[in-house]
Amino acid sequence: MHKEHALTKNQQIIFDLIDKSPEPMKAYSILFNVQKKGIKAPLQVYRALDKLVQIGKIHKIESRNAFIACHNSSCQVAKATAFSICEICEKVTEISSAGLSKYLANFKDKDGMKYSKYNLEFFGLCKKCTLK
Amino acid sequence: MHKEHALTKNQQIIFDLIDKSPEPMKAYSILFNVQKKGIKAPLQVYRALDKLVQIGKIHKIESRNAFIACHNSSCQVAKATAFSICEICEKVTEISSAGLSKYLANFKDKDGMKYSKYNLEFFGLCKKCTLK
DNA sequence: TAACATTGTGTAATAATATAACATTAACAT
DNA sequence: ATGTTAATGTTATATTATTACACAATGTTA
Ligand SMILES: [Zn+2]
Ligand SMILES: [Zn+2]
Ligand SMILES: [Zn+2]
Ligand SMILES: [Zn+2]
Repeated sequence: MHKEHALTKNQQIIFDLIDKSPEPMKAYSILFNVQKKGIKAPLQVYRALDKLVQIGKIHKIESRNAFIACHNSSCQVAKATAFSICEICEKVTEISSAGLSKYLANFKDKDGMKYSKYNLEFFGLCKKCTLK
Repeated sequence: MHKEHALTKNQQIIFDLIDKSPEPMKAYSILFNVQKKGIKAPLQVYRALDKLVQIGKIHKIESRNAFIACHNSSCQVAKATAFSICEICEKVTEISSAGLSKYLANFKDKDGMKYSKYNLEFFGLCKKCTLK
């Protein structure tokens, strides 16, 4: 049997933490939360994060230096991500839109270049904050 | 007469440096380069950068923590940016495509939310690196 | 199995990126 | 001139991320 991506102990601990979190987590907040499980150093966290990003289990929200679990199985193949970020409450939601991903995957720049990999961050107000 | 956005001395020094640079510049590299002009502390650089980003004269490449001058006058109004980034040589190009900006500005998520502000980073190989 | 290569781990030190706090000054509008 | 806002200068500190090195676990191939 071919295990797709069996996570190591550290990777699993850190993935579980991020996956349970309702909001993106920062590396040092992750570190603080897993110290009781024996992960003591920043590098141990960053190594697990790198791997998890690489295999598509989590994404990095670049503008926030934070990490969120992927809930969109298609991302695990294409490294093409899109998020909406609320500028007031910082709520982050992964956007899963076939139309959008199709448009961006097929987008050609001036030189005719296509890009299968991209990261898109939309900023605005979430529903809750719009009503306030 | 109403000056739109007259830059202050520090802002001008830092903008000129970034504008002349063929590649995105990082904050501490900027700091190093302007020390001879009397800008001695990180905060002086970050304050100018914040302002320049805010008024649309430069953009931050979030995935690289670097800053690039805007060469697309329309960005100065809408905080809506798109870049292509070469994964080998790190060349960054601002994409100016009416079609793309229209598509993204009109994009609605599941909840019908629109986002006038966004940042898009495409990753791939530039022309040069494709040929190698 | 044995040998090798690849990947992950643990630990310490350090680099790179960014902000807080405070006092002061310049620019601008009543 | 007075009050207000924005910018500055300076010091210290917080936050984010990597380098370097020794070692262990895992997987592949002979
Ligand atoms: Zn995803
Ligand atoms: Zn919100
Ligand atoms: Zn621009
Ligand atoms: Zn290139």
